[in-house]
Amino acid sequence: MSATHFPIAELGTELSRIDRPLHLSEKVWGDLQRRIARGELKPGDRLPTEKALGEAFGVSRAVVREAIARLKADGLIETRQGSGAFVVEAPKTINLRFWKGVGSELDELRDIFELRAMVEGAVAELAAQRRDKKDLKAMAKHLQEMDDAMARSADGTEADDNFHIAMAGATHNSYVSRLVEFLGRHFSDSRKLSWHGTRRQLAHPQEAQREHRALFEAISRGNAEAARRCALDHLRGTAGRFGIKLSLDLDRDSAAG
Amino acid sequence: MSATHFPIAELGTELSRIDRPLHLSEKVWGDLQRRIARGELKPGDRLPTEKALGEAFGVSRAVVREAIARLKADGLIETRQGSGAFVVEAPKTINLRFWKGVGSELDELRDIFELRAMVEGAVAELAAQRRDKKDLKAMAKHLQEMDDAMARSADGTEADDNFHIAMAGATHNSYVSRLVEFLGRHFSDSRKLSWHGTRRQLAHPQEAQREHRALFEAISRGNAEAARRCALDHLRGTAGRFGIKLSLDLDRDSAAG
DNA sequence: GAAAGAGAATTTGTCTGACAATAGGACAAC
DNA sequence: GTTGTCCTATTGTCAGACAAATTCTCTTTC
Repeated sequence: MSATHFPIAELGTELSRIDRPLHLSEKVWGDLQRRIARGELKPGDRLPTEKALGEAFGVSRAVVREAIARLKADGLIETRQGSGAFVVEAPKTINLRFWKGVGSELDELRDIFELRAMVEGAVAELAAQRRDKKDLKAMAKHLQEMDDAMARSADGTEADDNFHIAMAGATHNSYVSRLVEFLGRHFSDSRKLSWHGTRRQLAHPQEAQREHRALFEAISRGNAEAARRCALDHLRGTAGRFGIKLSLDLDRDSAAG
Repeated sequence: MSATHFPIAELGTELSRIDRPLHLSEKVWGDLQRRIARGELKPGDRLPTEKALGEAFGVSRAVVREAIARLKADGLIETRQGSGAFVVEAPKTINLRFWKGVGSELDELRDIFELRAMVEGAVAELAAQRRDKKDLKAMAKHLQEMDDAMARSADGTEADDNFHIAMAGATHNSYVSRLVEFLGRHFSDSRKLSWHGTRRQLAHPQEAQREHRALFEAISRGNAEAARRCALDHLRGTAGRFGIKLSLDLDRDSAAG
């Protein structure tokens, strides 16, 4: 129903997406999805029959079925032949979905950097307190891989990502690991997106590597506060190499002083 | 009216669910999905036409369309009227999926609490630095709702969740907001799960409310360090009320000292 | 020869009507 | 009270048709 209205003035820079009228099945899907989200349709409730929905929306049954297929794929409802369609009681999974390319690329990248800094600052602290030999070994391995890549002037982004994931693993909290992996992947994709698919090496890899080393050593020593500072420095540094200035102020000293 | 309570459980594991034959559209979906996963259909490739797919699989076009609708919902392909269906170049969405009920409930809840503490500690800091009048008003509103709920001995969990979401909104970073909302929802679900679906009030709501107040005031004053401490205290307190002891040590003083 | 435009062919989107397969309730038989 | 059968409602599948959008082709024009 209510589509998001774009300020005309901004259309100049946002020519990418024409506001095409949504297909019927998408409208129906959106309506039902909102009703479920708002609680008008509660878990366990049966949806109206496809025939009834079709008449209510003024569309054919095929359109309704397509919308319902999508709701099924989303895990919001399940259908039973001969019985009906039901809102699922308790979804077995819960998804966090980040849309890419919806806003300005730079704003998006800045926000994601900021979130990463917030999370990975705390991750570094916890990793410093909990790391064991295996964790340090894994981190060292990816550090070495980055060195190798640099020596060959090859692409070290994957090793970079893996280093961050290994650090998260040192928290021994699987949720933390999965979140960091998720954010890293999202960032990688955004990076590719903003460079139009061209595979690029890291900018100033030596600098990044120096930051990684400092972070690794702080975690090694078990110095949580230093690890946190190193992680924040690194994220800020990485952002800077992308031309992004983080207006983030999470340093203990400055915030406390 | 006496429902015949039959202890299904006693029949044990001998009764496994009959595996019904998959519906046609699910088979077609699975086949196409595998082909994409295996790289037989690469990003940018065009799928055969719906007619051709129907003939190849020996099913009607309606079935093919349903399978394709699901692939679209999965974000694997996109269709263009008059042109065809294409494997997406780079998925526009990326999902973080948390499985519920896989491990021990208590471990799971502890990990989720720990993650929330890490994230919301940083969120509180940033919120204290960036909040505007509107943000404070929103937070105050949910605080009031909790008061009202307490006065009526009603369930204040929703207002509680909303307070945390409002705090995240004060960071003015949409990614942060969505993450906090996601974690809160996951926690709410786990809470319901561990109580077997019974709707329960918060334990010791006065205590929680006192912590909320302190957190709110710290953010109000713009005291980032205090806000962080309050957020951590609150999360620790909430965890404690669930019988969970967080072995998390992210307090600045203790870590630095 | 190259660019532009009209028209045909192709492909997805939607509609309609029909039948098959399954589920659930009503009802009679035991 | 239980069991078996029938009837009905509902989803799953099929077939054919037209609408809407895109792509290709051929013609026209410069």
